[in-house]
Amino acid sequence: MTKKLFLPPATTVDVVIFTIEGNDLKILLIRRENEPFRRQWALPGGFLFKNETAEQASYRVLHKKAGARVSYLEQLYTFDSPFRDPRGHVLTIAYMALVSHKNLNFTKRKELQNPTFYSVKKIPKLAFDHRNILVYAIKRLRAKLEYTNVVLSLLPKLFTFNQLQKTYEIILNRKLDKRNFRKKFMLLKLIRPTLKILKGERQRPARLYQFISRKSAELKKFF
Amino acid sequence: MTKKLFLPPATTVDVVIFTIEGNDLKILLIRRENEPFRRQWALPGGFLFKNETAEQASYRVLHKKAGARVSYLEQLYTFDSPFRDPRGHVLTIAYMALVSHKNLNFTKRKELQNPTFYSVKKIPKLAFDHRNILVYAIKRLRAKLEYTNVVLSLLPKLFTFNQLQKTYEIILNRKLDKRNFRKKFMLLKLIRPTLKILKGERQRPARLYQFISRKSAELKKFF
DNA sequence: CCAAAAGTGTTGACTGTACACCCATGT
DNA sequence: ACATGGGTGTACAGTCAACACTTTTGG
Repeated sequence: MTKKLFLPPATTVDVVIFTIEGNDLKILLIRRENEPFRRQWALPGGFLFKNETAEQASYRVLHKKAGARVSYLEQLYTFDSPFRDPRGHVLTIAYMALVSHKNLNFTKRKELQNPTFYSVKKIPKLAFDHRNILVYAIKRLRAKLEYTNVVLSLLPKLFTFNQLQKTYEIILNRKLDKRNFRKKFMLLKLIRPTLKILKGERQRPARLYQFISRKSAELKKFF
Repeated sequence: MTKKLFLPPATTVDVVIFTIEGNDLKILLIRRENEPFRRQWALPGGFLFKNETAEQASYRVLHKKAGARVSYLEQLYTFDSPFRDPRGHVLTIAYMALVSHKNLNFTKRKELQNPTFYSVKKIPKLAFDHRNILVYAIKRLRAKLEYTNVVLSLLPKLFTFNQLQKTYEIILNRKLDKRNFRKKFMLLKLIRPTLKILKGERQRPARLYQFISRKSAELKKFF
């Protein structure tokens, strides 16, 4: 076995960018232009610049690939198998980002590797070990929903109870009881009703709510 | 700002090695022999060898520094501030390891940087950002206790209910009710009584239990 | 008037917590 | 005999899950 110190693996970041669109949880994928895995779909990512933190690199990737104003970014896990990249030993620090669909300033530009949101239910074959990263990210997101207030990063500032509940249902992939959901969520004291009413839909108007604080919070008990 | 691709940070691993000894949760520290932070206490760690995974490097470090047969190893988080190491940009992938005190083959050898177990209540000043890593590790360990069966890695094969409960109490740093603890733990169906009895102490002999499976398990509800 | 989502309480099951005494052994 | 941890059950409180109907608007 060849052992040699100070020959570090190359370091990249890859970012799983989640958003809710329609009735789906979606992630952003780009189409690779270069080898390896040319023309395959992949998570947006890239090599670390000199003296750049992985978090800074993630923001850079997000901005460049998705034009997204991110409201939440979290490190997930470092994937470091020496065989995950055919070019050699390249480790990646995986992040997940949450973006309210309203905050996306997103143009599907061919010259930018054709960034496209895919429903997590219909993910194409991905380059590298990106499917593993995605699976890990979804698991983390589901877990975080249940004991933190991360959901606020996927919602607009003002939202109806129905939107809130839908977001939970879409991510957890199961129906929740309307009355129990409202009761529990109100007890958490995370959101408050505003005086505003959402009219103009073809049903009874709904009260709009907002988060009391937009700081991240961990809760003892939740769902 | 100087930006340059393909100039990766150096990569290390650092391992928080937990064990229970006496009535304390302890971690292994070594005394640095070289600069930077010469003669300060630090977590055992080291640079990745060529084509070595971080997990392999962690096992190597464990074996060399602690002579420990590790029953549990888990990646925690990657710390990557460019300023955490005065020599330059060195990122570290932090791991935590759990070792049953019985499995330690541990000699406090001066020539091996004087490895010493310290109670987490009395940690000296640590090199680099190792205190942050330790704080993170303790938080993760406490969380994992409550929804997995990791505790098995800190116990001998056969143990009394009292040892089991003590282990929880020491790590969570609070007293638990004896009757409720026994009731809940038995309902989990993780352990079974053996026919063996621990005699020779100066009290009523205690039944010895064992884990039904030593594979890691996640539980819906726990503590 | 019809369709669609908004909004609202009660009950029974279950889970968690608090709490005190006798037992078997070694010294 | 006494000190030490071993071992056991009950009752109350709090939380969770199941469940259906009326309201308000737009079309």
